[in-house]
Amino acid sequence: MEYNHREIESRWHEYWKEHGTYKVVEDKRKPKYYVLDMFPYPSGAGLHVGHPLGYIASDIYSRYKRLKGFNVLHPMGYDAYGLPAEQYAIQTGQHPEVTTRVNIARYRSQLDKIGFCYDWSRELKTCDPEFYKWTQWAFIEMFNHYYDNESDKAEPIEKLIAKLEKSGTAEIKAACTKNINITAEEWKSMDDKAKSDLLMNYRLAYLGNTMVNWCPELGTVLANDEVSEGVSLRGGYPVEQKLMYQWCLRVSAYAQRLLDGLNEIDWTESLKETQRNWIGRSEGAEMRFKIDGSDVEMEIFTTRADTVFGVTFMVLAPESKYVNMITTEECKKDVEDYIASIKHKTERERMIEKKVSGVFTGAYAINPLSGKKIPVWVSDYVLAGYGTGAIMAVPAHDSRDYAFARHFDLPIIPLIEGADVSEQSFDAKEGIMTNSASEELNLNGMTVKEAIAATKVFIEKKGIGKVKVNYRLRDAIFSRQRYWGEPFPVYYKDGIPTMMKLEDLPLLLPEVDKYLPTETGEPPLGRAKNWKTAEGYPIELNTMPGFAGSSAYYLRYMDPHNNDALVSKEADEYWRNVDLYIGGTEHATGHLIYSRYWNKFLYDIGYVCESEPFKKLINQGMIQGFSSFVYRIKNTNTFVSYNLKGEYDTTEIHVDINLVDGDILDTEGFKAWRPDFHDAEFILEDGKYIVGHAVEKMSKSMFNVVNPDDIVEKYGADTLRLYEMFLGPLEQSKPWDVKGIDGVNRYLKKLWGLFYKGDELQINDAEATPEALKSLHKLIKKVTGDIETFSYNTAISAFMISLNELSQQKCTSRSIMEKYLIVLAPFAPHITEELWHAIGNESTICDAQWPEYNEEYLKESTVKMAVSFNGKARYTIEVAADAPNEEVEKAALENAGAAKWTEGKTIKKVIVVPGKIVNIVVQ
RNA sequence: GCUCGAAUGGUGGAAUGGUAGACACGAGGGACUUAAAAUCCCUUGGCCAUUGCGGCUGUGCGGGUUCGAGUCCCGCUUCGAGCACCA
Repeated sequence: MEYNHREIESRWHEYWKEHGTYKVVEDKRKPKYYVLDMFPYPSGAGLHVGHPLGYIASDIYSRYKRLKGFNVLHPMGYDAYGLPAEQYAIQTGQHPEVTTRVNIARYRSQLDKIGFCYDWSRELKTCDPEFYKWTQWAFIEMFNHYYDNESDKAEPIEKLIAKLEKSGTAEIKAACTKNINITAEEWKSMDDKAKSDLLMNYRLAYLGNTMVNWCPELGTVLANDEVSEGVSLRGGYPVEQKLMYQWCLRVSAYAQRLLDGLNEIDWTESLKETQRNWIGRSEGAEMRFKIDGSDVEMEIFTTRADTVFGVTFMVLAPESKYVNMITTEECKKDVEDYIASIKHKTERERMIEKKVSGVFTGAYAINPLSGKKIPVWVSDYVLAGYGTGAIMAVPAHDSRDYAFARHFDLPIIPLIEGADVSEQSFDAKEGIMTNSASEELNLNGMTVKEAIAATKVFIEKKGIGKVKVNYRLRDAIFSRQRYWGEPFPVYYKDGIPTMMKLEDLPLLLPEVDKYLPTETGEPPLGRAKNWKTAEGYPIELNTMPGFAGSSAYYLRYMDPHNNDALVSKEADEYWRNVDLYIGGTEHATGHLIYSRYWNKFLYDIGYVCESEPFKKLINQGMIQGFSSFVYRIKNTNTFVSYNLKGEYDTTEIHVDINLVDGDILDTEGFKAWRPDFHDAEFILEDGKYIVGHAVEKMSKSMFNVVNPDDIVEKYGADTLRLYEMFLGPLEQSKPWDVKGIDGVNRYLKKLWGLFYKGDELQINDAEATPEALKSLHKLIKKVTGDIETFSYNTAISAFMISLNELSQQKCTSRSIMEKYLIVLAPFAPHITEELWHAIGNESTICDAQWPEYNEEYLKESTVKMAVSFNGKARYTIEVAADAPNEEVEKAALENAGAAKWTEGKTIKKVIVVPGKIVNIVVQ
């Protein structure tokens, strides 16, 4: 019998499906283990070979844990809401639900072919009303809570209202958009609308006027993590800043806890660092500067309190509230002109220009330490959204202030001994302070660190400022002016945003005639008929962003069919949180922050029992595509071969990799590929057309997508699984390359060949030889260790080595081969299942028990050791493995003594590591 | 600019501070075959010697610690990732 992967794999797929082999139920007798993949967005292009990389890795781990006796939850689903389906709908008029359903079916069939052990009875789709009911529910809960900085958790908004009733804002210490001071009387005298508006300042889900990233091309706002370098991540369209009234999530309230939580979880250091950067905690001080001849006190934030003696001017952000308060009559026109000149520029334009610009307000502030008068300027290099939107400028020790000072010829006072500021500022936080003394405070002679601490103490004591921590993390903008997303369970009762009741959820996404904004510029939901409540109140027209549905999906898998809760208490207490999460780094500052925030909120309100959702996280690398290019001579239909293109003015064009064999283009196939290339002509070299190559992201538009189905068809799923894991370390990105795939395929054939000669099964009850036992136990030890550390590539090497040893020993022992199959089963589930039954087992191999290795079998009788003399010469001695150190040392010395090349030298010492290398030091 | 990570044969990549290059691909040679495919065996970092055993050199560069460094420390170079007028 030949190894026929098609027959074997389809047979077992059917068997597993029929027998519900991978269905999992809560079982208190077994320890739980939760393995999760980041669920895919079902795009029209289908899965490419990069997607399964992480899925295979998690599948191996799931199967391993199951063999180890764990009750393993390993589910899969779809992140089904998103822009591409909607863009496609706009172009074709086809309902996004239809395309999404088709794409999901395609994904499912592709996934099934690879033989994953998902429990499909728990499958979920974010666009399924049964699921998004709980996305809407969570939003309502966030609306009904605020963040209390005293209890350091989310609290019901009623608590805040009670405080307002009692004493106004006096006792409120809560995360808020801006500081508000009102009395209980003022609160009580407010009408409902005013109260609603005021509470928005505190709610975790709130409506706020915020600067948003507006993408005109996509017709929607985007979150910070959806924008990069001024363009949208999806599509690459320009993004501008716009003030809009939007739903937001007060993620910033959780900044410190999101930061602290990183210390409790097992993620890679680089990913934690990325999140730390994104959260951007900075410790500093808030200080007040009086304006000369006015009552206005300007508050600024600085991390360099020590440099306060070097402040030679102050700068306000153009949007700062202080601008109007302090600008003098004479300067008013200039300031207004300046603000107008920058207002029409987008963030992107400002970034590109990077030109120093600014204007003097005419006002002077008083340095609270030195008492000196310093001018106050306005410039767009100061951001309104960070700190207080105002800074004290220390040109000697801040490069931005330095550039500004040079441009406007403002004084520069160095404060650190030996710092040369004639060419550039000295930004480093090191050195000894100088020029920094007043009657009350003397920093001279201190290090920067000491001076920062001393200044903080001083300003607090004097009451001119306070120690303050700032975070870069901003609140998440939660509205999208789009169709294909969760509708907000919100209606407007006399203009007051009001939440729907839980029993009215889910609020279903309505039908619309077009997936475009209305003529009046309202979002697509504005086209829905009767989009109002039974009482006739209008319903919110925005929908939720992509990350809404993916923020708590891992909880739903625990209890996917529960109609009364996102997850029941029992299910949550059993499965708790994700033990192993595998996915790409691209979610580092998006999904992985939002999910942690969402989970912490649910934790605060007592809904889930763990404060972190993902205990261990591994980022699988990307499998990149290997693109091919042809070179068209400009304005012609003539293509020139790679090495000759230098002689022409050419355009690089992606060509389908299926038309390329190695470097050589199939020119006939190319002509037939696209109508516009039909009459293409070629300039060849050596009679061939050589293409160019590049490693790029795998994408439909670059014609470099490799479909896993083709690999499965040709080599089988087990080969694909082994090969993807054998490619290299899981975390590393690498271009897809089929060069080595024959190697792992050959290995599987050899394994098959050890079981079957022709149709005859070779396995019998022969007693295991010591060599075979040693080989097997070495393998078990290695593979167990490698799986635990996700070094799957070296584990596969170990299988190959072991198989070679066993086949050389002509091992036919059932007891050996059974265990070999069990440890291989997570990697290659189909072939192992087949052989497992072939040698007489009734139950499936995933119900077997992972074998423990026995050190007894691994013991060496002798150990070879290299003896070297200062690394100059070495030779090998052999000693008993369990020999005590002294004996090993003696053996080494005797052998060394026998060697001629020690003549005239005395042995100084011998270093012995039992079982390892012995080194002898000579003089 | 700041932060993090990486650099090893023709290629993908192995190496708790202990014989660098496991395993695999590719390449070269051979066996089987009328032939090809498949399969099997040998060689394969570089240089030198191959009528000897072998020798020298070698993990991006320069230093250091150590009996011993791909691995640890210091200083660079290059590449990748993240953040970025964040005061």
